[in-house]
Amino acid sequence: MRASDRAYQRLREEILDGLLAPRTVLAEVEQAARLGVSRTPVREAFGRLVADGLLAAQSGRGLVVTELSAGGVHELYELRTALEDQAARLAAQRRDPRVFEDLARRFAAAGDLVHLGEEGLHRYYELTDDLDAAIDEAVRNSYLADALRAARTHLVRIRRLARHDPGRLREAAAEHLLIVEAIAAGDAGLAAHATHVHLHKSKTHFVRLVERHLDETSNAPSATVATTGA
Amino acid sequence: MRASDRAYQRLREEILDGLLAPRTVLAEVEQAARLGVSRTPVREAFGRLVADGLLAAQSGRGLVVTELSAGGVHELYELRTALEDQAARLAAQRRDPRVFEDLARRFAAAGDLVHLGEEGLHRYYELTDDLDAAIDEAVRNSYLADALRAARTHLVRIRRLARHDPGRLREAAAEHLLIVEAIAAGDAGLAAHATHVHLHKSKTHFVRLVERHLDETSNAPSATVATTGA
DNA sequence: GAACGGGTCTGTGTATACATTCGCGCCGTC
DNA sequence: GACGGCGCGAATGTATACACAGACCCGTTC
Repeated sequence: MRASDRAYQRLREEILDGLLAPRTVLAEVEQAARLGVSRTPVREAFGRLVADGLLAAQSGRGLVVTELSAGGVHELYELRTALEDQAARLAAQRRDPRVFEDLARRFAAAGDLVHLGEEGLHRYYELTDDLDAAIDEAVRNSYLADALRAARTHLVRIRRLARHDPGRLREAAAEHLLIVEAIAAGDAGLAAHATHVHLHKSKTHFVRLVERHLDETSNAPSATVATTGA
Repeated sequence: MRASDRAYQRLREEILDGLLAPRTVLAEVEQAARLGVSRTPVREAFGRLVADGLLAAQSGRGLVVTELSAGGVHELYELRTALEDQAARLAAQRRDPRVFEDLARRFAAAGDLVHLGEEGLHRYYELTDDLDAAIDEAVRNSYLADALRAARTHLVRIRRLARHDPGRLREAAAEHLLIVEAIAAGDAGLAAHATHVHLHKSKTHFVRLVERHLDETSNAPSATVATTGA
């Protein structure tokens, strides 16, 4: 694998995991040294991360890890709703029913994950990732898939703020089950509307999370440069 | 301005204008020599063009200018509909009415452009570009705007195949006028539905264009390497 | 004659050296 | 004391040199 790919993947994961916190300033030489490669692959990785919206040019020199905000979550969901509603609609028209019948069984059983704590939440995310993949596969539209991938990238960052919440997990499982059943049944309209409803509830949940998170960290900015300096 | 930015812009324009035809193979050294810069900025430009979906990695070595196909137009419009419907809906909720009232006047007068031939078509594209910009401005959602920009990039390539068509231009002007009036009036539902209808008609029109274009060029592949070699 | 293997050669990937620009701090002046 | 200009320095932007890989060609063999 190419060094630039590894640099990109590594930095991307570190941003998504929060190891590189929002507002952290990244310099080429510094990261090149840390990752054990030269500036060239790091520059390429930076370029891709900027395109992903995970890094942004700082006023003046340097790149910063982009910030999460409640307003940003609203904006992200305005995009996500448009894309996922459409994807669900198209998936219902083009799916292999067996794939979604299988997913329906797994979502129906997902209530049990409630008892596994954080591990259960993690397992649930794997399940929703499988659903996303199944929808992409059914829709067979690379333009839509690319746009969805970009939107989901940012979702991962928000999702990371969540702790296990049995009530919300049970609700989400019921919402997802309805979506999957609608797709399996080939009911495009229901699939789209059920997706819309689910995303609305999901958004409400996450906006609350982000607001709480920003409150908690407002006096202790997440950027490492700022904290280590003080 | 940076050499890599100029390389990117130049190559992008050449692809969108069809100067670099689909299936054309691009090599770093070759383009570096042609553009009068070193490989480094060319590599960066290539990376951005791949992210834009205008270049794709060829099997083996080299990058190729991506192809247009009727199926691709369908896929593109599945994405575009999702994004533009949502954008129109949100614009109707957030617009400054004066901006769209002004646009409505311009679209109402656009019928006159029919008499200007190709120049009229060009002028009409400028008008729709202004509408796109006004919608982005009203929506104020960077995620959505980025996704729309990506989709519109590909649209430009398809649009290039069009010749002046008085009938279609008059129809399009009427459809656009309805959209703009709905946004000006703050009627989000109508704005979204009018956009959907317009895009459906637009898609039908362009699919026909692309099919005809592919027919015409099927025996004379557009890639320069193929034609000069034969 | 076709298929497989080795060698060459071109093109990409990475490192590094060089150029350039812009930020930051210091000093001077008002 | 504050503001502005100047200079230094560090970080980015570009060029180039080097390493490596894989694609193509040719020869050989079956």
